[in-house]
Amino acid sequence: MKKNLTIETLASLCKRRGFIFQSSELYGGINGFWDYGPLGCELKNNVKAAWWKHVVQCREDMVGLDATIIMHPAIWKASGHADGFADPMVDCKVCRKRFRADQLCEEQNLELIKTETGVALPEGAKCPACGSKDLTEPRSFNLMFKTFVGPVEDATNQAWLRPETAQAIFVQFNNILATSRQKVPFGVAQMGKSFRNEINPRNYTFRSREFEQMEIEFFIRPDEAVELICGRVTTLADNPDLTSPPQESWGWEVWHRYWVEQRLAWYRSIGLPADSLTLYWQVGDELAHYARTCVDIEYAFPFGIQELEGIAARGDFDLTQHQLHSGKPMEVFDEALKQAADKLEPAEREAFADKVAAQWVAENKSETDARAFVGNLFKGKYLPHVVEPSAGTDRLALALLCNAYDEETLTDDKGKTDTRTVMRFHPAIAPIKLGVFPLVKNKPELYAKAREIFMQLQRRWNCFWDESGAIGRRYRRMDEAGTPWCATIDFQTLEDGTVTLRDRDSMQQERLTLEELIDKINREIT
RNA sequence: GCGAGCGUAGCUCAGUGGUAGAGCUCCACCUUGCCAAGGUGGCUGUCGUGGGUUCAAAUCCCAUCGCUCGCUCCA
Repeated sequence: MKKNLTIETLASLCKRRGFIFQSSELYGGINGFWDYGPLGCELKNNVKAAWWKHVVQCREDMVGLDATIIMHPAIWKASGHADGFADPMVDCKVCRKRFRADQLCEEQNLELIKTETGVALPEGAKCPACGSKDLTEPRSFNLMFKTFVGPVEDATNQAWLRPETAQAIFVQFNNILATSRQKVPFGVAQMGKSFRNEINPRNYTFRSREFEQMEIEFFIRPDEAVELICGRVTTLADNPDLTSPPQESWGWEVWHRYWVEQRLAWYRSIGLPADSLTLYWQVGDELAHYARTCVDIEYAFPFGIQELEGIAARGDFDLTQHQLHSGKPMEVFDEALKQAADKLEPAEREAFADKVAAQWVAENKSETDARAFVGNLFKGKYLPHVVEPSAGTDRLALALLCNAYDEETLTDDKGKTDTRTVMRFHPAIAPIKLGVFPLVKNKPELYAKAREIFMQLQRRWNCFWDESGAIGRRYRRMDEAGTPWCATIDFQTLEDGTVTLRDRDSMQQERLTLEELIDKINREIT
């Protein structure tokens, strides 16, 4: 196992074998955009299909959505992206370092000046690195791509390409609830392209300007509703079994941790070893103001340990924002909650309301809001809270490529050594499942039999036909493509129908009938 | 966007002012009874792009695009 892989080595193989090309390369390329070649698009499609199957099709409590990339611009006002996604930056003209204007002011106890066009630095602001006061004016970098809907390019027609897929799930929440026959707790999954005009795309495909996401919004009851229904709220302190089916008494903390475990289990199932993944719990300032907690699942890339997926508990922030901005109610009616509340005596209700109010006040929230919230709960109504597992598809594809890459030194009978490059993909995501070769190509019956078998197997999985060069060379070519098995048709095939199946990782061979081969591969790729 | 480095064949790279090269890959045919590099033949570049200096530019200068690193960012 050779694991001092550089990203350059990987990029070279990716181009040579057709996994990833630079976008628009013919015209000199375009920064931050990448294309997936013949092998790469198979890999990525397999990853997406595996994710969809795992989070939507194999679950009763998840449904899907495929929303548009361009949506009503008001959505990005409500979500905070239109304002919050633009970080004003200043550069120090002396030491050439760059800072976020808001952070710089905060550190120096200064107030950032709001102007008509943006922000300005107050008197006395200086460079945190060298102390110079020779700073540029703050310049805004809005990370959203701007476009225009319709023929006229004016402000009223301006729209944005979505910077994340998730907002559409909130925006369509009422429609999904009305049509999917789901009840809270349940989730909505979506995958698709997102766009961010990154200041500086880096690290191969890792930070791209056009990228693909696989996102889930999993809607849960507020803990107070759980308490009314179940009489208690299961927290992490109760040490719940997270591998069991979800329980009605789970509070948000448990749901959040459950999804972390679900996601880790899935990464393992497609071949990322547990020890290549780390969990990073965001703390303090790193947490967005609306997030209760957020865990990053990180992978050890050649250029450093970097995030694959963030799993945030976002409370009811997003639905609240959209309810506020759209003026449309986004609350759900929960029959079980209504029934539980109806059973309470007036004194019990009052005690519950007092308890919640006290909690909210302790968290610096308004008592009036708390009492309104509880009043709604007693009617069976609330805004669902949400756990958001949000993964980067291209980042995952890159991690899988890095993880698969291996170089092996082999020594032949004569003591000569050579290096075998092999992409050890999990069979479930391997771009090609099976190479099919005639042992030799100048024997017509053998060739015809091999073609017949290839045509038959190709209907089942993505297969690759190769008749050129020595058999060993053909095996090695498939190793670089990450094909887990190769079937070779030889003279014995003509007699008894068996083929040689060669295993990519062990290089071992076994003779199998076609039925045995089909069973084996079907077993391994699911 | 700012600073630094880099850009020659599909890949890895040599070539520092005078007719563009090597290895591997790839393709065709032969050979090949199971782990690459045996034979014969073949394709591939306006040296990232555009402009300038020069009798002459891959080579020197300017601009631009792309890549890498740092600032920054985080799906």
